[in-house]
Amino acid sequence: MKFKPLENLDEQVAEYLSNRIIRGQLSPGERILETKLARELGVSRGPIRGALRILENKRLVKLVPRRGAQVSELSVSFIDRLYDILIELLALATRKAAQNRTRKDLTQIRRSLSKIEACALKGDTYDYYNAIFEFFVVKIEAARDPLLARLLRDLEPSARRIQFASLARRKEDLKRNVVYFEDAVKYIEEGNAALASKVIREYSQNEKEFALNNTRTHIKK
Amino acid sequence: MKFKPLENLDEQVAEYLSNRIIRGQLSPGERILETKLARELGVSRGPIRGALRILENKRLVKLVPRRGAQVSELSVSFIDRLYDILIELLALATRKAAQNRTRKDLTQIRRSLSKIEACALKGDTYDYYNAIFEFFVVKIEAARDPLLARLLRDLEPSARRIQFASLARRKEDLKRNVVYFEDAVKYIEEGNAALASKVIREYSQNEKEFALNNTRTHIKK
DNA sequence: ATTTTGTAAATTGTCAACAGTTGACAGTCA
DNA sequence: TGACTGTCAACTGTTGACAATTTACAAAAT
Repeated sequence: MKFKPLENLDEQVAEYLSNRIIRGQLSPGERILETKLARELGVSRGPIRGALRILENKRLVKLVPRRGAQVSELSVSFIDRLYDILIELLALATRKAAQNRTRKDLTQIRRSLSKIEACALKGDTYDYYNAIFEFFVVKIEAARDPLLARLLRDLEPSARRIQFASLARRKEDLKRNVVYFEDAVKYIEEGNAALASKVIREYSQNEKEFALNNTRTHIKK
Repeated sequence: MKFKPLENLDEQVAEYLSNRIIRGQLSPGERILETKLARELGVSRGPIRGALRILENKRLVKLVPRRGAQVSELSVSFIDRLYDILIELLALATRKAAQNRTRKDLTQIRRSLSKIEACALKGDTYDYYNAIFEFFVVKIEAARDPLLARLLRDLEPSARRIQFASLARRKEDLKRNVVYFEDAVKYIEEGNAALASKVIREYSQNEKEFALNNTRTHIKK
């Protein structure tokens, strides 16, 4: 058993803020005041500053020297660009997963695929996305590439934020999407890196278009 | 004229440390002690901690809670993985640059190409790499994608570190490499995104192999 | 009206002190 | 020997105070 190093306050505060931003409880552009937040959470400003630096890496806040922190914007162009990058990196991760997966990875991937299928059937959009993220986490683990894993983990909160914002309108087409995952798993099992990454690329491209359409009509810019 | 926000001590310290790590004055695995560094630089530990968080994002240091910071390792597998990612992201940036470049971008790209050619002729390896990085910076600027730009800027120090470590053995084949850049510029001018990104992909793949060969024979692991 | 300037309040930057953890090492016990 | 355990010094974690900067706003000048 491998133990994760204990978190310090920096990371706990980061986790707290991250959740609030993803769920939209803190709106884009809103200022985050160190003093106020420190008072609210009952800690000093040191950990708050550490947390803000962590969130800066995850693109959840924007830090300007001497001017403080604000929740980063979620514009159409940002979504556009984020997905462009995710498409490439997820395709790369899928390729590597197809090449490096062990038998143990495959059972885990199968298991998380079942979870996606179950959520799609139930039409539970929130859990569906959780299952999807879990699927990607397992797959990235199988890719055996810690650098890529970290890059994707840093981008994940932004993706979650976008998807959280469009949850309400995502009821119908879940089952249609599941096919992508079923295909991807099939190709990963076969070790067919080219086809596996192609399928994920198509899936991500679709997600991008959904997110863009949804955002253009419901959110600003 | 757009003014860059004034740096605070966090960023100045990060800059200082970044240079020392890239130049190998701090060796991989070496611990960085907050107290000691603070004394050396004549600042308190606050800014040091800020700087360490910044360098963590750039993968130059590894931070473990309650155990402090150390200069991150530069193993063969890290180099391998870093280039895999750079290949994809630089190709993406090139594609976008070919699509979005303005006339003004083109003159800048031409100018930085000349610099590369001059350095290659003189055989000045150090300046050659600087010119290459400048070339990419200009190109990334032309891609009009701030998120991608930031991702690449965060990975740049690691690339510089690798290249700095192999500078001494990089004398002969500069001229051979210049052809890639000349081709890439040609395609970017023509707006041929597919070919431009293909050329850069090949170049990056070559660089990866050079770095790997060099590292395997001269550095540990 | 519009811009400029002056001032006070709010906010971030930096520091130094203290609290809590970790790692190394010597001493103890089988 | 070799595995535990207590102790201590060296760090990191966290805090609260003070300094420097920015912002908001009102008064003065154009």
